[in-house]
Amino acid sequence: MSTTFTIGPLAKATDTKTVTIRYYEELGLLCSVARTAAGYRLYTDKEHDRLLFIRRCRALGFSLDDIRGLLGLADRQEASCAALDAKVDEQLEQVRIRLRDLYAMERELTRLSACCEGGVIHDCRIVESLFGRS
Amino acid sequence: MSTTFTIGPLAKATDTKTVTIRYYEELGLLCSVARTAAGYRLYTDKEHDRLLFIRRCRALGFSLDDIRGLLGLADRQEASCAALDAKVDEQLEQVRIRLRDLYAMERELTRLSACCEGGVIHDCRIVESLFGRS
DNA sequence: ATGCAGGTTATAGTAACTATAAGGTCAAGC
DNA sequence: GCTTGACCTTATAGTTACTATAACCTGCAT
Repeated sequence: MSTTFTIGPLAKATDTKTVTIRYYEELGLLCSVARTAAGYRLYTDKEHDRLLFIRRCRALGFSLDDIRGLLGLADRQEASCAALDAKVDEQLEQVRIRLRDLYAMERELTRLSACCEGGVIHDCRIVESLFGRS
Repeated sequence: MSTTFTIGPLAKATDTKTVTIRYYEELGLLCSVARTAAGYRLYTDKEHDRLLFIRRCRALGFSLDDIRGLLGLADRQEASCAALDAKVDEQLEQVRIRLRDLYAMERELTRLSACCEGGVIHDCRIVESLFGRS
């Protein structure tokens, strides 16, 4: 019933490069799996799900170190999910801080973009704005 | 008239660590400067302004490689500022893309944060949401 | 039997710093 | 005159999350 597959199909199914999968194994985020006689890694749905979890967390901006912790939490089925909840909130806060920073960048770049009226560098307001001691 | 200062005061004036200043020199973003008999670097306002330019660009999200290009442009006083303008617009576009990504993260994390109702990991909607094959 | 996609390992490179070690210099205080 | 402490020097290694490269092995189709 439980089908197995090599690293390529797993990579395709999770939108991850094969090198990255091996890298996760090296870091211990994925366990070493069974091999064929030729040494090819053989994965099952279990690893597929775990890798998907990792990729989803990455897409949410969690670091691999964060994810190691999240996996540890997720494995303890009977533990309270308060800690997990806290991690999510913490990450949310970080994302909001980065959003604010990027916003500020966007505003400033928009201002710079608007302030140039063509001409040469010597007279350019952008250069003036970035270079000047204000 | 032109006062000189060692790396420490320059660092303080530009909110940059001394190691970072030496690093920029190593990369060629800042020129090698005169030294005291003891080998201490001696900076002038010229380098101060250049470093400030670099730091401002960094704060706008430009890479050091971008900045190398920007410095090259800014040095050519009589050149058209179209290229510079284009770089700013390009960077603006990148920032907007990153903003959109972070937004998506924020929405998803907010959703996750809201969907947990306490209890244990086994029943946690967050885990379900991250782990499940949807 | 031959080609080629796909698997294996090991090593080095990327960006932009940061940390550490081991040492030389300078001004101040005793 | 000597020590203390802040500040400077270089060189090397570590960080994050991959990516690139090399050199090789395997399995299947022609």
